[in-house]
Amino acid sequence: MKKHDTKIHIVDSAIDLFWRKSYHGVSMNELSAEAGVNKATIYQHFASKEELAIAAVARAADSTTAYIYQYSFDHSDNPETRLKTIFSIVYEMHRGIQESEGHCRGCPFVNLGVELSTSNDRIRAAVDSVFSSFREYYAQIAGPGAKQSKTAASLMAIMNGCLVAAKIENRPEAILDGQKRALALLAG
Amino acid sequence: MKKHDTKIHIVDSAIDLFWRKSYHGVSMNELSAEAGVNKATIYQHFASKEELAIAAVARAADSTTAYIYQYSFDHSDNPETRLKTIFSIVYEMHRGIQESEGHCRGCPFVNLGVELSTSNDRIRAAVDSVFSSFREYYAQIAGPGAKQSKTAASLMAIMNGCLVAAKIENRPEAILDGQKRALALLAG
Amino acid sequence: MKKHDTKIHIVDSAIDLFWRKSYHGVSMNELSAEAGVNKATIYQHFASKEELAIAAVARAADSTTAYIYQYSFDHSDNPETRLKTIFSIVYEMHRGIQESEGHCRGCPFVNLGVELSTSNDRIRAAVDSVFSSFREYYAQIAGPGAKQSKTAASLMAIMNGCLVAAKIENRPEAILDGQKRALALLAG
Amino acid sequence: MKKHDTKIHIVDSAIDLFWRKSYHGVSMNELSAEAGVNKATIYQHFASKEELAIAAVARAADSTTAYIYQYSFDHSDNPETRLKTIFSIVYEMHRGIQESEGHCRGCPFVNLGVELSTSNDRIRAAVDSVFSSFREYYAQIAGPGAKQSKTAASLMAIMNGCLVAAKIENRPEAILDGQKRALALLAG
DNA sequence: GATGAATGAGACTTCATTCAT
DNA sequence: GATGAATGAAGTCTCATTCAT
Repeated sequence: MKKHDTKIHIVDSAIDLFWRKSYHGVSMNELSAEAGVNKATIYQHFASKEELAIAAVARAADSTTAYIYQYSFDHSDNPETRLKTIFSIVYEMHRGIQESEGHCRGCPFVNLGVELSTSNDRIRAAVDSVFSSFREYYAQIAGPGAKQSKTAASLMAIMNGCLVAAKIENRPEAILDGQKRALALLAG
Repeated sequence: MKKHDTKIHIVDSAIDLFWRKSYHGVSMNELSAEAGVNKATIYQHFASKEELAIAAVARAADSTTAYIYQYSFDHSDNPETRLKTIFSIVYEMHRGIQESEGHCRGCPFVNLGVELSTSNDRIRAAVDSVFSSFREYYAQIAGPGAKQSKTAASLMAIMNGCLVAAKIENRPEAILDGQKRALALLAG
Repeated sequence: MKKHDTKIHIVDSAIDLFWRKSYHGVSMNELSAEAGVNKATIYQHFASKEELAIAAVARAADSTTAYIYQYSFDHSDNPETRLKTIFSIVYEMHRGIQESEGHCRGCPFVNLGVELSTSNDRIRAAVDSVFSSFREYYAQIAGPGAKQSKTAASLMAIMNGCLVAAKIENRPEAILDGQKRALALLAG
Repeated sequence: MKKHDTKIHIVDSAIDLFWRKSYHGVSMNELSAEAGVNKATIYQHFASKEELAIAAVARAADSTTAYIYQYSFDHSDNPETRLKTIFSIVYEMHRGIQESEGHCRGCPFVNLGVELSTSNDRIRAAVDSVFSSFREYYAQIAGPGAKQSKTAASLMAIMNGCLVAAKIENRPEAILDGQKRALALLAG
């Protein structure tokens, strides 16, 4: 395996495991096994579990941006379509996961943020900053106007709220409910 | 300490600690120290940490019902006032906590649900059922009609969404934003 | 095993192992195996390896005082005899150890002090204070007079110096050389 | 950096670190960082940490011989002056170190010997042999006569004893006490 | 009902060392 | 000769849980 690949591979494994099992629910042992590298190798690339989590948040944000937000923006100029697409992708992903794993994973950023915000401010800030970047997409969807930023925040709250519901109710359809709410909000 | 008191005291300590530091973030050691009882005493009342968490969820639901939902219903018959009161109480509580602890704790039920739903179905179900009971209050606020249950679900999603935001942004005012959104939704 | 015994037994094992193999040369695993208790049991009695070492220093000081210094004082009133006895006991002990283990362990206090003084000030201070208490015996041997404290310090330096030599040369007889030097110094 | 320089530079770093922090208190990581070379480079020059320590002992012995013993012999023919100079240099060095680092490092050879003699006979022997070579200087100072070798051993025991005291008491002046003792022994 | 003491398993992290380039 | 990357073993310490009193 090439140099750079190892580090990325570790982060990718971390993204997956943290998403599936929470931060404290995953051990460095499990992490190294999943990544197929020695535990010490992880520590050669990341100073601590915390640091790995922060890297995971950053990389997952890039993926999410590319495959969900930017993707939906690239496929349409219409705000409603864009919004609809975003929720649809999230829903399809969750439906698939729920079918294969029996659980809804929820939002990887909300999961980490909710678990750790009171005890680890660096991770809290990392997640917070990710949401800031996502919010810009919602702002564009909301379009210019006095209520732009409020609408953007509302749309994101709807997304986070329905992902929490989907996870706790173990019901991916909660995301479709959120989609309707979001579209209704946008419609005005 | 009276017999029954000990058990309740343990649960109360658990509610507080789990809320402050998450499930995996609290050890049985810390739990027993906070409760001021021996660790073995906890195991005399609860078969496991999981069982204690489930009891904590149940008791916290009772408190929340009494001090937030039922309280707001007892103080007014007006749906808008009731909704407003609910968010106000939650906000005030978070403002105080944020001031004294430096963090927003978020919603105790969402916290546990999001942390554990994929790995512990009993706790997931317990949290799920708590939200079901809360939803009835929102349904009453929504009033009868075709959209009653959808509106109730929306109001609860708004509450959960804004509590997640408050925690991750460490900004209690996110709850006031949620309040406005909820009132707007209700207004129609 | 009775309550109190466990803690003492752990300390006794620690004294022996630290003396034989140095502080960093002994792991908590080895320590627990030697004591015949679980690793976690050690941590129920001592907050850390450092704390255990400090307890070991204190208890070893008590033993040394009783079996060497106080013993020699109880057996004679004559300063020279007392001094001679102290070195003789130390020598016999080292001769026996060297015979059975192939090495001279040296002084348990010097060993820890020399290994750790630059990196752990609490252990340094603990060892320092032990030597202060030993110095009082040498002061009594030196007898009153202007040079009492200097003589006491010299006698102790001789003891420590010859124990270092015995260890590094792996030659218990270096202690007998020290004995001669000490007696000569006392004689005038 | 020239070929030969690298190896010497590594040893010099090792001398400094082992002296400051003991053998087990220094990792190969720290060693390579201090030397400014890759860890693998160290292993290209030395088969193991042990081997590096042995090289460090040898090179430190050369330095000590040159800058302390030979220096004092080059500066005077008088035994007392020579002895006085040796202790003075050691004292000044320790005073400076204690001032800048807050600790007394003690004797680099005693440190390693005391830490490792029971567990590593090669290092013990290396240190032992260094002391043998130092003893010849003390023998020359003691001058010819029946007691020459005994006096030499005594002078060295005084040096080692007072360096141990200086380290454990964190008091460089203990070396001046040793100086007085040594001069008195020589005089009398 | 309550406790001090004990424990097997596992947590995160670092060790000295080696490999491929 | 030098290095970045990788590793098995071991480090200190904590986990949830149980036992004897």
